[in-house]
Amino acid sequence: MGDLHERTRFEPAEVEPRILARWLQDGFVHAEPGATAEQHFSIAVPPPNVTGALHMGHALNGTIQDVLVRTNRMRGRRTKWILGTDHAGIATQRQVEKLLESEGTSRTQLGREQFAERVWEWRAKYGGQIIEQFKRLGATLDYEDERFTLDPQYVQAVLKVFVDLYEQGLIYRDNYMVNWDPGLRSAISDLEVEEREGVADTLYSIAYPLASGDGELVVATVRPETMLADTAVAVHPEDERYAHLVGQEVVLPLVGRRLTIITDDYVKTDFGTGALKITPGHDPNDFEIGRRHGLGEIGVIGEDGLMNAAAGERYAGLTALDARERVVADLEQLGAIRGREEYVHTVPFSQRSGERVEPLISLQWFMRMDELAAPAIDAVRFGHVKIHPESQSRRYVDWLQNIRPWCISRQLWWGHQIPVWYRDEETYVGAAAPAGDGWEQDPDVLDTWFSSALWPFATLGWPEPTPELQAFFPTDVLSTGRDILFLWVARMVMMGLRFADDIPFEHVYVHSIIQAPDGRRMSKSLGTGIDPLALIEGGPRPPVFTQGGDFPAYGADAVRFGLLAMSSTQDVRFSEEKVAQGQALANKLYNATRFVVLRMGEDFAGGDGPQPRTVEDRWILSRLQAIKADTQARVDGFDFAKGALGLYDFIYGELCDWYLETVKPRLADDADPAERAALGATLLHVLRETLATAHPVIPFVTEELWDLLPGSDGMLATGALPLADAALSDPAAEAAMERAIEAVRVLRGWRDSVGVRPGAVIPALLSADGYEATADRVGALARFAFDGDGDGTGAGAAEVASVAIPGGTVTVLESGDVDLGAAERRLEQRRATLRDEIARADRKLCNAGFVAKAPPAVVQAERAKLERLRAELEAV
RNA sequence: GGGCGGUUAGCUCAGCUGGUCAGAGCGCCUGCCUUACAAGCAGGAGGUCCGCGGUUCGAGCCCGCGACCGCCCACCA
Repeated sequence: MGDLHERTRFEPAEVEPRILARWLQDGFVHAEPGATAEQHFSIAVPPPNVTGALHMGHALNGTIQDVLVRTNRMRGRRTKWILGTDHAGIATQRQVEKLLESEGTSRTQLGREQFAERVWEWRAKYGGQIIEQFKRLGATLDYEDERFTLDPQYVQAVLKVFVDLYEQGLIYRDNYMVNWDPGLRSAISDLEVEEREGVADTLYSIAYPLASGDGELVVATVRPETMLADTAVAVHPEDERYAHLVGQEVVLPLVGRRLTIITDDYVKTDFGTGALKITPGHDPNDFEIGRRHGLGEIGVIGEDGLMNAAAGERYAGLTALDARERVVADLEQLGAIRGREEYVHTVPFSQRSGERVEPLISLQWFMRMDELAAPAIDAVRFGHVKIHPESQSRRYVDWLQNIRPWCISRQLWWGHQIPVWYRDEETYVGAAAPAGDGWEQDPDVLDTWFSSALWPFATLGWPEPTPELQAFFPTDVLSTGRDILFLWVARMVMMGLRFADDIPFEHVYVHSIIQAPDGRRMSKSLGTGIDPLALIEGGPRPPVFTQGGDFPAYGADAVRFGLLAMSSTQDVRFSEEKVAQGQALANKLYNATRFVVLRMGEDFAGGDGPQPRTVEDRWILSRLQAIKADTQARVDGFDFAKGALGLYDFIYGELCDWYLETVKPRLADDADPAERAALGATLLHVLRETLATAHPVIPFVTEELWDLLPGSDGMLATGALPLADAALSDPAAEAAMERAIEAVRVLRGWRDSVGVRPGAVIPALLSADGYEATADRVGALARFAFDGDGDGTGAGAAEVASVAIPGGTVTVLESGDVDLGAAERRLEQRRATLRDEIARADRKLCNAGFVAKAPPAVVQAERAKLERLRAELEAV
């Protein structure tokens, strides 16, 4: 660090890669199992998709987890942050399909095996990107032990769970109504369906003639094409309008099929005509009704989204939408359309492909969830798993209480192929293929979330009782965004309790979603995404920013600090200012350290701890205890924004603005060497502990500066987290310094308001209590000479103004630097505000209700305030 | 249709169990190259705490109604 003199700014681009290399080389990111459970701390990272690149959510979540991990590592615990990626069935398959398309080939041309090979190749080539990006953030994941949800051992865990659940009767195959994604040509789960509101459709009223020829029944529908699959018409059992028709039949127009008129409570009498066409094959509600009444189930829309043969020659092969037009036209011909109206409603879309979900009946694998949900509800109810913030646990419980079977099969090729084999009428379920010829494995794969649900224990070697599993499971914290509370978190709890015999984690922290600066969702396709790497290393600002140009290379510390500072328990907008604040903090810390190191020079050898000599020494040591305790409490309480901002306030406001400024004269070259050494010892102590306390939040700059301080051996990352020492708390010193600081502020404000030349030292007299130990500091910082002899113009000059400070007044003496007129105007302003405040306090105390009913302490405080104000008014 | 959260300085946000709580950062204005940091330092201006009622001696803070924004859940065709 020979260039400490020249380098006036902290350069993250130069420092961070160097520090990162040291961390990784040391290998502390990997922890071995220890003897007792309490020694361990573990977090399983939400496995990013192998296709993924680091986005803002990863960056925030990565920072949060790293703060927790670093904090606990520095507490001496064996800390493992489980690393790995998710095969992400659909997302990955589509990426590779796109690649194949560009090569002029396709998945089906290659065939299943070759396709899988191509995906593995792809993964080897691109799958590591996000992990490198996590490193750049400073995230101390266990890079030496990386997992993948398709590792052979992981696959075995998945298959075992499937087979066990099958044998326990919780997994079954059924022909059931599913959410069909025509774009993906696969079933998806309820959680992958997004109900889009405000979709404009037309509600058609269609007349179904009675088979008796004696009139007609009019039904309403937004999907006329599905009438081709109608198998009944339903009315409410108590609807008197139709009571006489129940049991009779109508003739389905265009088709000619006879449909019985049935009754079901589901039908609303006040909607439409009160008569509901029943299409069990293409509507989830009708499906339920159909099953209740034993109705036929006809499918007219195929898995390709096109009308099939059952729809009849005239419609087969059309898209559902085209079929709708033709059906309506044909009905019009028949004169069966009784009305149409604009109708705005909600419509299900696939979150995966963005296409409209087509409900249809399909043979799929399902998992019964109620039996798994009950213990998972209890785990949260009884506090074994604690969800932060609390409001999220209500969502969790509500969802689990209303849970429905989970469709776990996907018509994809990339994933865990379902371990079920068929031969004629035989079915075999097992982790390995059955003996004998002619068996054919089920072609489907499992929903990606099925394997993700095993993440916290399958990554540790389960079902084998490995030392890692013993040591690091259950994990301590699971940090995630709100969007996957059901998809992932709830399922991990269910699977952990069922298979690993324990909760998978003790705390769930649900962090903010960071929105774009304009409040929209961050998304690449909307152009609202902000790349964390662009913030760290500099890169173009996306169009959401009003300001153009590139981001400066803020550095990882700044991004970490900024993300924590803007985080909250609710959604927040991205704030570049907070990142800049983090950069400023890193720079400030660098310069403070640089200043001390350079000023102390050769004499900066340190010592065996602080050697407080003065009130400001005792004050900063006392404040240091407070910030240590506060920061750790914030981290443990998942209040990261307050933790980060608290560090900022301490370092900026207390350490730099006041302590270092106050102590400057004591660092002079001609100061008493012993005193100077004592100050050095105190400074070193304060700096070391400040760096250590801030390290989990801003690890790079603190690690770098740690190395700059004398006597630091070893890395800060593996050092000890300093604890608050009650013996160094000093309320008296804090009170004295608070008073001094306030006095300096008042005096500086006074100077400015009366236009005193900045450099001038103002002769004055101090008559106030509580400045015994701080008077000369106040004088130096505010540039007042309390001996009445400012610039040597001589004591005993006339009094020209008085300034109220806490505990008394400062009487300003005449000198060439004070403009008497300005001083008088200032004084008059002050008197006016004092009179206002006195009047207000007076009014309050004259209020009989206040004096009688407010707590005595409050009344007393108000009286004291009034007295203080009166005294000040008199004094000035 | 139900539920949850939000609305505080120009911007982004803090404000615990009602009583110096009207705050911070950024921006803005003024003045300073004061022997670390000009990406700095010092000082300053700026708010009917969404609206209307209510409870209370006293309300951003509690209650009711309303407005607007966001999110989650939901089987009215």
